[in-house]
Amino acid sequence: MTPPRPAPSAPPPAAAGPRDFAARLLDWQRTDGRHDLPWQRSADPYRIWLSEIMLQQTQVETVIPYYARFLDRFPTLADLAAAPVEDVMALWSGLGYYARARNLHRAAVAVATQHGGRFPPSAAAIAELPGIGRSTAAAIAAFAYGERAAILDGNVKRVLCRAFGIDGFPGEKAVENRLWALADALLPQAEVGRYIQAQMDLGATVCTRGKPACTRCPFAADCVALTTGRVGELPVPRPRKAAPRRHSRMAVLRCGDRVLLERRPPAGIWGGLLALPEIPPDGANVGQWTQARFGLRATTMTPLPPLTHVFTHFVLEIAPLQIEVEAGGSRADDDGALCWLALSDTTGAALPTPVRRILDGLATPD
DNA sequence: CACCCGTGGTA
DNA sequence: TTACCAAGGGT
Repeated sequence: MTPPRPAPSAPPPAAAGPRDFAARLLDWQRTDGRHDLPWQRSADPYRIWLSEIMLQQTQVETVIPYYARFLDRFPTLADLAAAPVEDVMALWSGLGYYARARNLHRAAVAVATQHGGRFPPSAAAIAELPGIGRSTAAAIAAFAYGERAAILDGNVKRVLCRAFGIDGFPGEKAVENRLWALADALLPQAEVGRYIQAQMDLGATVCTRGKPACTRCPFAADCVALTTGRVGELPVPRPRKAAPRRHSRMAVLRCGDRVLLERRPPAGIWGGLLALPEIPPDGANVGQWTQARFGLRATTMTPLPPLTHVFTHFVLEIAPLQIEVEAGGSRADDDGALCWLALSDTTGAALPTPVRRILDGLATPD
């Protein structure tokens, strides 16, 4: 009944990125994927489940010995459910994220008592168990039952962000939703288990975080990140927390055209450089501090323009205070760490950048 | 959404 | 040395 509609003038806005993604990935997996991992030999949902939990945030090489020991002690889900949780924890010891082990045991008990010992038959039902989220549930269902469900773990996020040029931090909700939708849309009609394994294999062995082996990648020709030179930028890393801010009052002790500098301790910030003495934060009376610390008598004090200096791990807000001192005052040089520097002689001195900037601003213009 | 969990590897 | 991350999920 529908009249022949004129073909749309433009094809659907096909997302940039590889075509036939799943088919090409499956082809690659056949020859270059991993086929001998210990948990790949079984279709037992229990063994698959255990491997997925152990592999959460944990690398394959780390998991392998734990996996073997665990199955040696608990060959079946019933064995696990019947064991005291302390025994489970003992076998998990050293693997980290111990809530995984507690949830594993809780889930085993739940399956044994509430599901008649039968592992839940679908991803949706599996996801109800403690310690199993959407991605892990999909992986178990795909491997064990061939259910057509997408996963979205670190490997898949990295591969999709690069291949399809997805911008934004993947931990952000909007980006994550987009990735789930993309993962769903790319899912093949069959061989979903092998496809999911292929995704993880590619992410773990080729499309790695540090130095991806793009020359061995089946999508090298049309990977958005590779063809636009953005492999190092995608996926976008977690935004860094704002650097903590610190405050420092610095004394510009001035006698004529000379300024008193203090050599910093060899370790730490500005180690070994000449810097302005720092006025103690709680120092109520700067004049007294000047007298006590340096044996100098202050005449006038003038706040200088503040400046901000950015370090890799914090931001230092500097409030310089110019303190004119009387000449000839004897000063106690504790350990030879103090010296006078002429403002006209700062060029070759070992000064931190903000100190140099302060002193440059002092140089008499006439 | 932010944060926590643990250990091992990497730049 | 430090930051960041790895087959995530719970709170």
